[in-house]
Amino acid sequence: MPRNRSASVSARARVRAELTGEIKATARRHVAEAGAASLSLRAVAREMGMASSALYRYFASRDELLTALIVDAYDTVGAAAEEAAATRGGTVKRFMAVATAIRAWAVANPHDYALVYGSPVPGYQAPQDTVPPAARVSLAALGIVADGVASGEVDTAATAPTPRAVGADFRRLRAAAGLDIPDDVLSRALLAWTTIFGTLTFELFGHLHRVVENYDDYFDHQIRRAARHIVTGDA
Amino acid sequence: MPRNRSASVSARARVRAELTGEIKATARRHVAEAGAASLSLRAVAREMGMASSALYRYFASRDELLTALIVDAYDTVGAAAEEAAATRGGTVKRFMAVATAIRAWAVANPHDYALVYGSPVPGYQAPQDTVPPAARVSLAALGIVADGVASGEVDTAATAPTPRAVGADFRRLRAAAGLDIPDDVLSRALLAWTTIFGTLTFELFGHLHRVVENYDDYFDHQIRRAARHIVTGDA
DNA sequence: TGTACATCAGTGAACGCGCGTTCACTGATGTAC
DNA sequence: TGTACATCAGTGAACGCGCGTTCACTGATGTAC
Repeated sequence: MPRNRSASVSARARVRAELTGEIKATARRHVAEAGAASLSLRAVAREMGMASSALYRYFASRDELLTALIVDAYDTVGAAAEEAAATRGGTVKRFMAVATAIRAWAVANPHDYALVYGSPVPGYQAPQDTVPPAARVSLAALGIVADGVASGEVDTAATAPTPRAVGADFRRLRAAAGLDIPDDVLSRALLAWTTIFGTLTFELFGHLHRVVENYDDYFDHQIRRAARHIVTGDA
Repeated sequence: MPRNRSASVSARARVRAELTGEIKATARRHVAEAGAASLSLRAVAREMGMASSALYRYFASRDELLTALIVDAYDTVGAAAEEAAATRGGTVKRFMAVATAIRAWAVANPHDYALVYGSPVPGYQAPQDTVPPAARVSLAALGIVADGVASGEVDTAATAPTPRAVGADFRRLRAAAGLDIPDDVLSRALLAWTTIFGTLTFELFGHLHRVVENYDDYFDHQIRRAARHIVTGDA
């Protein structure tokens, strides 16, 4: 009875998936309250009304649970960025859509932001599983720039010579990403890209406290400048 | 015997200052190894061969010790930035000197960098004592830009209209810092400023792993572009 | 359809360890006269 | 200079609490025939 068999297998599997999700959700709340460094399996189990040892049926260790949270965070922001990148329009408009989507995610989930873009968790080594989810969000943004280059919208006349060592890094990046973006444009793209996270880090970690009040407008103004700069290059 | 009195007072005081420094140094090493969240008074005391209760003669609580570490970190990077700002030369040269000094400090003391520019320590509220030390490094950089404006080197013809809300924030910042920098220049200065920390955060927290290899040249190239942009403005 | 067996989820006790903070105390150093 | 007293640094035990992980186990669910 293959129908029966698969039905019952998936019944068990469904319960398993649900509980796995519930564990992650609880752990995520705990990280939000106490930080990743003090995520505790016992506290998660306690809140769920289970024995702490039961969690080991779902995650082999505390670090594995942490990895799952990190992968989820990267995937969430990556999906949001990819969706925003599908916006129709010019390079600046699309880049701003991605930047805005990233910020919306970060502001709504500041602890997920801190988890993946804040200080590394001491003693935790991110496994290779986190690399592809982490790359999604960057690739969405760089893809927009590559489109702008292909359409001719982006000015590709280099204005600053690229140092040899930087050029080597850029070549490797182009190859890894499979994107055709000339050195000087890539430099500008990375500048704008970095500014998104620099600005968000300053906002969310309190470094603009008592300096900026209207974060929405500040972010938009600053990133738009950087995005325009990708397209036009220097004077 | 005022001479005697002050001599003996300062003998005790000297020992006290020395031990205070030793406690901070030990704590700093622990933060480097295990992260700020798990800084433990007991572990510090253990390493120093003291009873853990003895530390309470020097710091009223774990958080007060953490604050001392944060203030020290800000003061160290602030002093380095101020010294670099004293470099003679044009705006770009001086700005790069400050940026390079900040990076040198960060690379040499990555855990201090994470402590002050990474994720906030959960449950820890930075007291007001940290504000002036934190401001030093920013003021050093903005002072250079103000000098460039005063000397006429920096192009002050605004190219992008500043949104009303952003203008209000900029006015407040000008007043607080006591610096005369027009809106559009301030926007560019903050962009460059933010890029320094965005780039450092990416470097130190591993987000450029397998992308950039020569971090020195990458940092210089990217920040130099942003610094030049402060001076020239947009096309 | 019914039964024997295998798999799986969850338990609770245990191991060995950590923490911040308080408190009454001892002994040394510094102060006032 | 000498002595009585006050201040200060440091101790060690205690309070009440936390943690990750392992292990032998029970009982329920799923599988093969």
